[in-house]
Amino acid sequence: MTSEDAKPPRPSGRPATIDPDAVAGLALDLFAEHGYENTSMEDIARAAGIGRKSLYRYFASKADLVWGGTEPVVEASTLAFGSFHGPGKSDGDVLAGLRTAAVAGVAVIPDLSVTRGRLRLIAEHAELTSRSYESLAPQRERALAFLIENGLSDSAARFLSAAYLAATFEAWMQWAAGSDPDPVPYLIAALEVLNVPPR
Amino acid sequence: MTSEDAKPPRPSGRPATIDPDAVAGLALDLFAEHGYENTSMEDIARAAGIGRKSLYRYFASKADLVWGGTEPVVEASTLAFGSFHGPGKSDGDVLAGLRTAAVAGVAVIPDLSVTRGRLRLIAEHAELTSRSYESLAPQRERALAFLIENGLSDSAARFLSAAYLAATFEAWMQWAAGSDPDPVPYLIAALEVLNVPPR
DNA sequence: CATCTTATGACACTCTGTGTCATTATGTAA
DNA sequence: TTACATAATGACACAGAGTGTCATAAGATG
Repeated sequence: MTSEDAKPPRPSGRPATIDPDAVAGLALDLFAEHGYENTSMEDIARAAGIGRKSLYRYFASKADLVWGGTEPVVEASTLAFGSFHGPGKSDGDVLAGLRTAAVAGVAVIPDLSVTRGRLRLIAEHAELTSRSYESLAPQRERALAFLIENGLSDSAARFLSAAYLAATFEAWMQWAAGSDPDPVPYLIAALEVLNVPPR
Repeated sequence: MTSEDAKPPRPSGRPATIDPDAVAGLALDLFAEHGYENTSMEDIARAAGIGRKSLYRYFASKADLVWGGTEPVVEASTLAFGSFHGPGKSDGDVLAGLRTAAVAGVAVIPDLSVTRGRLRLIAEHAELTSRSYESLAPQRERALAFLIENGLSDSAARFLSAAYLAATFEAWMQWAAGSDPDPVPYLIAALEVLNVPPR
């Protein structure tokens, strides 16, 4: 039931000719060359040889062109929570679960240097940084469910999942700001500021 | 050197006739009555009897009409860090400092029910919720400085201040969603998910 | 009163994001 | 092959956010 490359629901109709990944990559190039706010959606559409409206069909907003590529990471991280389901877990396991989920996202990134560029762009623009709250919402909800399944109260689970997302996002930002190849140590260190409250 | 009510830099010139607080209050009423996105800046300006451009002079964005009122809270919270300056503090004191700062903001709120309405409006609109990152930025920076002053590494201080802001914001959101008069217990509980890493 | 300073608003503009609708291209059934 | 259904595309129009420019209004000061 997970999202695959297969497309069974395809009875007929005109096939798509636009490659979203290519368009997003092109947009990132334009952002890098002319700056984020100096590049309009019309500029991107023209460069991609498509209409502005078509561009909006694949990317709901300009920010989505930057944040969209992080979806698989969030998804992989979300799936990793599955390994920690079930009853009878101690406190240490909860933190380990969060750690596993945070690290799992790293594995599915094909090119870390692209991600670094993306995150640096995000760091430079408050408009994009703010989007983290929305873009990470699925992951926050998944973490919330995981914590509740492991015995935390609804209230404590919300506090902890909020802190968890903020800390891991900060870890990614710190990694992106530097030149270390591996983001994992940053994620591990970030989780040290978390505490699982007694139940 | 802190911001006061005094306005020494006032040589001459036409005095202002617009009361920002009144305009913001009016805007909140309109948002409550017709909905946030159904109320345009032009609507607000017309209702306030001023020009749209004048409205933008007092509020840089539509979101500022909602978030602007939280500035004194952030400021008071920021000032509270002052009591914890100086060397020779143990780990427990660091968390106590964060707790004091978080609670200090509550005291300066004249009408908690207004704040609750504001936060509920924020919770309902992702566009407004996202703004928390920007609106809380001064507080985050102040917390960061406090943590560094108290011996944390730059890296750990960034992780902890990020988690601190996220947890306290979540505390305010949870308080706003319910009907408890006092937000302090929520703030205290939220800080229990934090851990000061060893130095 | 003359003048300086600042607030205000009228106007025009760019850009984001959305809705509508005709057109195009493809797969499938007759 | 010929309809026909289905879906993609883009042309067009539109509301609204946010910005820049500039003329004007209204006090304060000399």
